[in-house]
Amino acid sequence: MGTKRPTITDVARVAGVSKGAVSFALNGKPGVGAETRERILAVARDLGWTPSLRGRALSVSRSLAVGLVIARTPETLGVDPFFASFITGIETVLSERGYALMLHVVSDEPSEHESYRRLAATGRVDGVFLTDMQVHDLRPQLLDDLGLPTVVIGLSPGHGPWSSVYIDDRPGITAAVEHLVALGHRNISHVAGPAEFVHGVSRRAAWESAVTDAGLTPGACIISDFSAQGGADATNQLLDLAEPPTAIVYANDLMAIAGMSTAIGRGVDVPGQLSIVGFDDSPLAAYLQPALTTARTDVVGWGRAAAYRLLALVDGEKGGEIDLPSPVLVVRASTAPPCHQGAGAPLKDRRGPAPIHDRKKS
Amino acid sequence: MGTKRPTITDVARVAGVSKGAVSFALNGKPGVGAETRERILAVARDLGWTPSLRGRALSVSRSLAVGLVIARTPETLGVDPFFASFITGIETVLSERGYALMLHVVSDEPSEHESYRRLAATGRVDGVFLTDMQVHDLRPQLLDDLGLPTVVIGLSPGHGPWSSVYIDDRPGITAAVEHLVALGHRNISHVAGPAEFVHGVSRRAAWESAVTDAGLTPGACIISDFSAQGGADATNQLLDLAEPPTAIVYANDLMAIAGMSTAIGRGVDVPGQLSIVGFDDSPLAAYLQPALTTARTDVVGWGRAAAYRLLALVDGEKGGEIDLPSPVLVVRASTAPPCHQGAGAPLKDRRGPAPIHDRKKS
DNA sequence: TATCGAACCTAAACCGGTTTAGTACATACC
DNA sequence: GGTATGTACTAAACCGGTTTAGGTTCGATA
Repeated sequence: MGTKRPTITDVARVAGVSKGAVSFALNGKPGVGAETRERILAVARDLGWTPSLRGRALSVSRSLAVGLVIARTPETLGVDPFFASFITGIETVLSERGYALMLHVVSDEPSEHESYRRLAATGRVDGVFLTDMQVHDLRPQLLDDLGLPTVVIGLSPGHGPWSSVYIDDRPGITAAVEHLVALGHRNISHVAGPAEFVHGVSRRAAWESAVTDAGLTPGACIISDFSAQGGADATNQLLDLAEPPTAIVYANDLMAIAGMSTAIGRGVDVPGQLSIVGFDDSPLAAYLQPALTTARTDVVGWGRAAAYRLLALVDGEKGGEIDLPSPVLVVRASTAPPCHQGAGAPLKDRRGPAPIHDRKKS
Repeated sequence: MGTKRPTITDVARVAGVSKGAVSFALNGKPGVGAETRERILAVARDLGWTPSLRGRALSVSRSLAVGLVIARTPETLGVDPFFASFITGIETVLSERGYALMLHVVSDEPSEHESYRRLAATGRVDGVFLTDMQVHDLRPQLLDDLGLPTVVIGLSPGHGPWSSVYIDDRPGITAAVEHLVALGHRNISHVAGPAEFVHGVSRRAAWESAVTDAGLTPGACIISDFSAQGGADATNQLLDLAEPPTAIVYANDLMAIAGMSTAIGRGVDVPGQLSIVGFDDSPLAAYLQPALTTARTDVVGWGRAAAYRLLALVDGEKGGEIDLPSPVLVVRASTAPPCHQGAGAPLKDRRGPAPIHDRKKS
């Protein structure tokens, strides 16, 4: 009821010791006898005392919280399976260390920078995750200037002095292209993410080199925006070409799903006339018609690794590298051998981990 | 580099006043002359001083943060457009009031309760939002006991003494049923959410009474789980019936999308043989083939209203009711008149707000 | 037996703000 | 001219922890 939460002073008074002794007992530090320690802890338990994070945060000069700022509209955020998994992974680590996650969702880039400034200036967080990296991203420098420990998500090592946790998404694309080539496809297009995002350009580059490595000429590539609308538009453009591709690799599932629907809406048979590959393995992918072949990444593990890394950074350690599994191709029903026109004989897959052949459960 | 952030003491020293004066000046309180106030603020600006939230939080006995605990797996979370919009709405309000959002994603119910206990015991947040309400939900009572101000999301007023922000989802379902009836459907099924969730049962009840109100007998209803797998399974069950429905109303878009794909995969023409309606208006809905007819809710506004309400509660005000728009039906291509078998002549829509007839942009 | 060191514990400073009590001075009123 | 009323400001207490400096007590050692 009206009774306030007990404080360390209450515990000290009841246990007949000083505040300091209670603090020592609680944190398992030396300076208090075993018997006294027991007594203190018993009193704390009786009183239902848990140390106030506010008091603790002030005295240790830490917030015991880390931040994640997401600059996205609700539309792009709501259908992207990345953040849900990523945050879940982060949480598993944070919660066992008593840390919490401050989430900021902002609409545009200026407010994102402002958001970081505020987090730093007010000391609300001890560190931040940086996602959706751009090619010439100003944020790592900003956070450096602000003195906020930062873990960059998805920037390949060597791209700067920043601490980063990286999953190379290229093997996913490469496996997709090799799978398509093995099926006999010779005209493979790509619908890319925006050129300003690193995962936009890296996936595009992976597609291009995988196609080239297979001895083929890269088909058309449309630079889009990771959105459903963008995927639909790009697909229309590709199908309007004089020589439309027999397969399209999309940079994410959302564009792939919209693209597949667009193709079907135009009367194109998928996968008969057009094979489609996505990226992300959205929870929806397996339940579409046809079920979507796509590349799956261990995003939960990624989040976990990023959290370990950030907490290490906050504690002043360097934090070792963490090995994360490469994306793996999940083959479903949206890919098949091309039907007519210039399709070569199916080749066998030549390298890389074996793709998963997924059947819907039960 | 090594220079620490300035504190209020630094500002006071440089400005030649006391700490108290700086605090008064900053917070616009009386007790300091206009000229002195200017001088203090100028010094603060020069030094780049922003009050530390840690210090402030301790002295005002507030965290200046609120919490949102989500008990979901990454799979169900990643494709549900609700939380992205909801959090976006919350943020718009919080950020302008200097509050922040602590997000906890947990896996199961026990850890959710534990999560609330920790938030309360450590004083990390000043209040929480409660989502995914269950019919006999123990959490409001728990939070009451913990003394944590709470705003319940989606509990109709009168269902308890709790402060709640409510959008009645029933008009969305009602409009869907009326739309289908007007098209000539007579056998309308429902795929419901779990019976333990209030938005599962309320949508089901809305479907049942809307069908009854139209003078029809409710078709089969399958209680499912809001997941893609669940939607697919339920759809198979409905289509296996001796008299399969000519239209299915799903309790959310995810199940509707999976259900639509399942139907198409079985060779059922949508919307020729089967009309499909979802709920949520996922960003994907407009880009599917056929585009999904679904009910749209102003979730961003909902989040905004919930945040206003919670902050009012934290400040000790009661917080008035906030009017939120009802869900509105967005008619797209997945609904059409039934083709043969016992379909009545199309009726005209009789009441309710006119549904939106949505064309894909550009 | 005097001295040293370790073990145990307390008092007090400290983190960075807010807020209350109190002081100094000017103005207003009778 | 003395008292009442403000205004502008300072000093100090306070929020609830952590941490350092210091003080006892005790056993071990010289």
